[in-house]
Amino acid sequence: MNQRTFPEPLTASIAAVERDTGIGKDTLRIWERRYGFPQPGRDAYGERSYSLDQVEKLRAIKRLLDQGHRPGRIVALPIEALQRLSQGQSSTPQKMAISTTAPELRDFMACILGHDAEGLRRKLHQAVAAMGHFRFVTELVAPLTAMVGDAWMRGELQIFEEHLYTESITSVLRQAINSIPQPIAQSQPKVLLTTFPQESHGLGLLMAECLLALEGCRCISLGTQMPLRDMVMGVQAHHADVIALSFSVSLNPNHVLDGLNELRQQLPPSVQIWAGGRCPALHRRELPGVVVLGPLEDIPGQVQSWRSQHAA
Amino acid sequence: MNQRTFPEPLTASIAAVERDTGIGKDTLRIWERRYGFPQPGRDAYGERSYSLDQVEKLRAIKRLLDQGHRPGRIVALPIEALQRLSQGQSSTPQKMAISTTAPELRDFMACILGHDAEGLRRKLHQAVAAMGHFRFVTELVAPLTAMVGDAWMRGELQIFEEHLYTESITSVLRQAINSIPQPIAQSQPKVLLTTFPQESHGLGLLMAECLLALEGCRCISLGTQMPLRDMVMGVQAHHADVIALSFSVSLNPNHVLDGLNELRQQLPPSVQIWAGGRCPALHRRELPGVVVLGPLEDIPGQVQSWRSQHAA
DNA sequence: CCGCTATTTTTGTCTAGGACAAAAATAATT
DNA sequence: AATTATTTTTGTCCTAGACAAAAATAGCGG
Repeated sequence: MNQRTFPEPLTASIAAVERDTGIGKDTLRIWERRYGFPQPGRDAYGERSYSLDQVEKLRAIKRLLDQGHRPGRIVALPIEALQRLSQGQSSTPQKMAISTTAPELRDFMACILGHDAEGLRRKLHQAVAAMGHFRFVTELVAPLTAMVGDAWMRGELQIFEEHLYTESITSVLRQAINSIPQPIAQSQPKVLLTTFPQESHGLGLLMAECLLALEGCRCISLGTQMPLRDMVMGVQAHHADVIALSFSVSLNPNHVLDGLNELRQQLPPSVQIWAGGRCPALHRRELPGVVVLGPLEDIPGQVQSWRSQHAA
Repeated sequence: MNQRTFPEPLTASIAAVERDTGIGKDTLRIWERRYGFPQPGRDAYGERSYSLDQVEKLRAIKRLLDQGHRPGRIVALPIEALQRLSQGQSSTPQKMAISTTAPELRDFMACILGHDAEGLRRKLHQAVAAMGHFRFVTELVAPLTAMVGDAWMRGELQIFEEHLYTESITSVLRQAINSIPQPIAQSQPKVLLTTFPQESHGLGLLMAECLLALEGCRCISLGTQMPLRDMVMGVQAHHADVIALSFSVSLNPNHVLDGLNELRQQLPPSVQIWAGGRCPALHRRELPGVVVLGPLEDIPGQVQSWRSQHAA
């Protein structure tokens, strides 16, 4: 619409890059030393300042690492080679799903880009009525959120546009959850929902809560950013059978794995840990004692499975 | 209930401490150098290993820092002194209001402390039906939130308890807002709601949104943590008449004042800025071009006032 | 005594380069 | 082909120094 008249930072500090890419400060520095990339400029105080191009390339590298590539082989590569690599890779089962359902999603994207908040809400409410909760979450909210996330990464969406989308979906999803009849008091399993401290993305949690509630689970959502210690206390206090965690893409893989292991150690074995979300680290290795869920569609089956295991 | 039968690590690595306390690695190391605390042991590889006691004390320190204390004064203090400090602290002015209305609120606090999520929800829904939206927000949610905040500051509430409260209120408030009939399309004023980047507390925003919607304003909530630049773009994109901002207690006063001034400069004069919340900095000085609202009860009057100013 | 500006202290985050265990890849052996 | 041993790779930790931004204090005029 209009070119911005405000000065935008063309560079990012090392802390900002860590936040945006999930690559730790130490790692960024040592890549620079070992592989010659990234090669940030220096600001007036001699501190690293990364160009947006380099941040973009770092994100591409992160994606490839998650697919199993090794830093030594790809970090020094030019951006074109990286793109060729990711093209060639099998990958992205969601990508197809997005492009197939795209025609319907495009309408919603148009509302977001056109800042039509009222229209977006209205369309969402219509959709939940027309599709039913399950399909609304799995076929609309999930791919649309992925699409918005992608657009945001590419810089095609402003922060205020992304936030408006998040608020609208949150509102509609919460209403949808509230419209599900409460399960009976003793209904099982009782599920505690939350995320790790670094994870601020709450939509995944809400989607999971909706599907779990549909299956008749008793859900207790604690929101995002819960310290590990409080998760343990929360499970005890609420006598939860399961703790469900949501992980988004750009979390540091080691933090995720370490955290899950530690949580598993501190929880009684009778309490199951269900981990879901688009975080690639989840699927890279076996996690003993942790149930890793792939797409949201896995949830009903997992609930069934829990129930048959715990049939009195 | 039961002593743990699973092996628990008696110490934590520096990464785990960072995750559990929110205090950065660099900060942990330099506190050790400067103040002599924490003083972790070393494992077989010479790496810091923090005892659970020390982690516990670090959490207490973090709480006090968030309340405005300074590291140099408290980090080296013994744990008892820290506890005494947090006991003494309290956000004073509401204290009286709380104790007068306390009898009704006590029921709700009992639910929170008893981890009775279902009961809390039920009671809240009953209350909104019985009191009506306006009184529900002003006489129940607002003082209860202040009370919970106080208890949390004193360390009487765990994080997971505070989060559960926030989630429950959020859910009920959102439902209440959704139950308010949509104003007609051209209804004025159109209000954009959000908070400054450092502010992660979203309940104030929801309370304000509820009262504004009651007055027939068109509300567009962008959620928390909006960069100033995006606020300006958001106002332009949505043709908002007013931007409403919520400020909680422990925000940096200078950030608040500077931010408001800058926002005033960047917004067209026709767009009003309404600032509310318990932040003391708001009331300390005149803010030209900014409408400072005191308690939530001021909102209806302010809307009326806007309308009489803008009567066509 | 209060409000404002200048100076000093405090504090978090950056810098550099070194070290080393755990994981992964490669070579060697059965 | 399947183990096992050896080498390379890789992320995170270490020490110790520097410095800007923030906060506290001092100085000054009303």
